Amino acid sequence: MRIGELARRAGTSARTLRYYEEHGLVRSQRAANGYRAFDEAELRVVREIRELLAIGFDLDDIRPFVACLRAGHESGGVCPDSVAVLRRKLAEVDAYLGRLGEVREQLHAQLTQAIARREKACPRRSSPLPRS
Amino acid sequence: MRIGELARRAGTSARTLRYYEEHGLVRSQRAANGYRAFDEAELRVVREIRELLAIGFDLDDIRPFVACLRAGHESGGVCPDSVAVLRRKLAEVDAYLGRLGEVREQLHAQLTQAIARREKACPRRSSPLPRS
DNA sequence: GCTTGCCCTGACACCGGCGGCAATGTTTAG
DNA sequence: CTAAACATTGCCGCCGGTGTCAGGGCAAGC
Repeated sequence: MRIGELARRAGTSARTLRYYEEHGLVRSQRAANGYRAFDEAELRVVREIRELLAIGFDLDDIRPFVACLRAGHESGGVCPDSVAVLRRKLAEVDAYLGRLGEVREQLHAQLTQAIARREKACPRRSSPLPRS
Repeated sequence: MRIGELARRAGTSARTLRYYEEHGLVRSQRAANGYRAFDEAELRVVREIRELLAIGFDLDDIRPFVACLRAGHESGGVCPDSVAVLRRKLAEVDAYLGRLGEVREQLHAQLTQAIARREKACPRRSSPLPRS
């Protein structure tokens, strides 16, 4: 399989695949003319990469998952290194959720306050409060 | 007040203040020698900028708040434009919280699954499940 | 032979909020 | 007088995953 086909099948671009290869995530043979020749299995790999990227992983985080697939596992997440990354990411996400929740509170408070002051300054019949 | 003092008092750097000025957020007079001369009131402005940045606003979002302060309001958030930004940001944060929650679920599911498979493959006495 | 469609490498652009350096002028304290 | 501390403008670097262009080579149908 050449790069264009893999790109189409994986729903991404040739540029992107070259980038992954450059960073050691995807592998290929070279044909006599210099064209990359990808193994069928790389499709699975690329899909794993794309899924994890979409979740917010960076390429370094993804390496263990690719290695896990290459080791023959059906899922990229079952190997110890992958599990470690999953744990770390979960912790990161939880921390971020916490901070974001605080930010939400601040925003909500500011908004409520601002609207209250507006009401005091020039009162109307009904005041559209932000939901929640 | 010169730039160094303002930077110290606002807890940031001269570089940063020049950047804000360059982008129209902070104002200054110029002394005969070319040095910037900041009004006392700019301290309040810079602090507002810093607070909002810390919350996750970008400089464009912050503009209305600065304008509001310059208009003489005690809080930067009470003017209509600021309120609009607050609403939009709240919506953005809520949306992000939603997505992040989904991501958290995915991570948690993957982790649980991976650990379950590990248990099946090489059972031990106790299995440390990730919290929550 | 010509066109079309692939493929190759290399390299710049992006985004945003600065950090940091260079080269130079100003003020101030000792 | 001099050194230190401050100020100025201007420009490059960063981060990461791509888009995109430049300037080529290869394959295949007409």
